Amino acid sequence: MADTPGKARSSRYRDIAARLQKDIRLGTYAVGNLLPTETELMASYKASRQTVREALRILIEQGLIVRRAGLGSVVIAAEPPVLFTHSVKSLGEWLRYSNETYRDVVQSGDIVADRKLAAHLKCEPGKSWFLIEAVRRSDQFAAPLGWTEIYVLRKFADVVKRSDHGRTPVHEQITKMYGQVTEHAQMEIFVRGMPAPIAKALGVKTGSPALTVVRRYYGQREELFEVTITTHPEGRYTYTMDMQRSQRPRL
Amino acid sequence: MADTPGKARSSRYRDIAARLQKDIRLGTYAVGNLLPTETELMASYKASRQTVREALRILIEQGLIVRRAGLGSVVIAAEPPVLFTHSVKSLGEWLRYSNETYRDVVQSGDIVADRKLAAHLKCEPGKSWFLIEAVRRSDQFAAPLGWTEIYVLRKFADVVKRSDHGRTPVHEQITKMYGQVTEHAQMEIFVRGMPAPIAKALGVKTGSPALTVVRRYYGQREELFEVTITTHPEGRYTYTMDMQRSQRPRL
DNA sequence: TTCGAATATTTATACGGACAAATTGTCTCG
DNA sequence: CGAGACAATTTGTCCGTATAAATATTCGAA
Repeated sequence: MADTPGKARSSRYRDIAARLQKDIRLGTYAVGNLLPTETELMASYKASRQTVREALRILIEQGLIVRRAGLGSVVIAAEPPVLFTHSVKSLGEWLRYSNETYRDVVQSGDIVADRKLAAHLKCEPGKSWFLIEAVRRSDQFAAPLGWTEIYVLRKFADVVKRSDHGRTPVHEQITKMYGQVTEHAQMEIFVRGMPAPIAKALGVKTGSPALTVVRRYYGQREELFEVTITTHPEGRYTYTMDMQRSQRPRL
Repeated sequence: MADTPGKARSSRYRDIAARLQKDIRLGTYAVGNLLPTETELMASYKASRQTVREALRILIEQGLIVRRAGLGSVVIAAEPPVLFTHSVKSLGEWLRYSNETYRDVVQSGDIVADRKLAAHLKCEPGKSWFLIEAVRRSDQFAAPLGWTEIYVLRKFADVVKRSDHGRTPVHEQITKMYGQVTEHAQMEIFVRGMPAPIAKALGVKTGSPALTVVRRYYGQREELFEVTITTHPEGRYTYTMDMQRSQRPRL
């Protein structure tokens, strides 16, 4: 009962905003058209410019209009767009690994992408990467949680030398060491039969059900700088995600 | 080159905002403490109240402060919180099913949750649900994409009678028919061996790799009103998701 | 000491005015 | 017809002032 009709304290500019919202919703001011100018609104609502502008600010926040000097207030939506958002404070949270897990590096070295790997990595065949192979383990259980292949640009190869390497997501280490920040990330989840080499490393049967998660990290100009491929045996990993109906993510 | 240093046109209030941001970041105004009052800022920056307030508005939008009448401006963060957000305009988009897929209902009827089902549905054992079982198919391929179990509250059972039933997400149909809106949704993805009954229906081997996706839809007061469990054979479904670094989701 | 009323402080809302900057349209000149 | 100068319109920025509402503080009474 704290977020439902009745909450909004009354005030002049809120009233004006509400009436404009209604007019937009009902089509009096259609999408693509202009709202009346500030001067006109001042006259029709008998309010000061400050008050009118405060009302229009609400419409901007709701994503109903955009305003530009010399042009006016353009209606861009008839209703506040409903959005479902999922937000995390760090991509580590996104992965949903608890702090009790860590990576146990098996080996690392340079590798050149063949046609198949290039497809997974969404890069051109022949491109060089630095590959880190590791087993993800938990402090709590003896059995490994999964197998991780981490591909990073060769210039970032030194991340393996960091003391916190096994406990921190590699993309965060790259940010700390080289200033490369993640602007955008992508995840793919699919199921496959467990490949033989990974099966051997994890101690499960080849061809048994495996969950594979591919994560791609992009920098400033959509530059792909890291890809991780994680493969989990049955029962060792569940991905969960929540979405909230809202226009802005909750902090 | 359109979102990097240099973009911000200079103006009085932006300058003040920038200096306050810096002071907050450097700890001059620590988290939990109060910023100077509007009157003090007017004096120290030789600006009008309007200008000072405009500057403070920027800090609010960045999530650095909250303001309350009679109290002041409380610093709540030293830096704009970095958020990674994933947003969709409708939960149908979230599912990533293209429009060329549809549900082919096999059977439907009432069911009472036993202990095991109650765990999946996160409800008390003994609760009644209306279950719709269907095969998800594509216009393009002969092979079925997966098996779907849809559990809805019994009062919503009539959704199966809708003509568009097979082509529209059930939670949207419930919204249209009963006004029940989704405020919050949850997804779980894991791998398991294909259960025998589903294997039979889909024409694949029992125990072969299967991707299972559980989606829970919650209404106004966290009331769970629909759960769907979808099971896909290997190679028939890949879940993908993008996340953007931003404080607010892109419309 | 504790509770409540009165007081002080601070932001919220609202009015007025002025000039700058951005955009569009018009007009003139070649 | 096209380019550039000019004018008109509209929002952006900034100043001043006043009153209301929300919160914190002070102080008196029980």
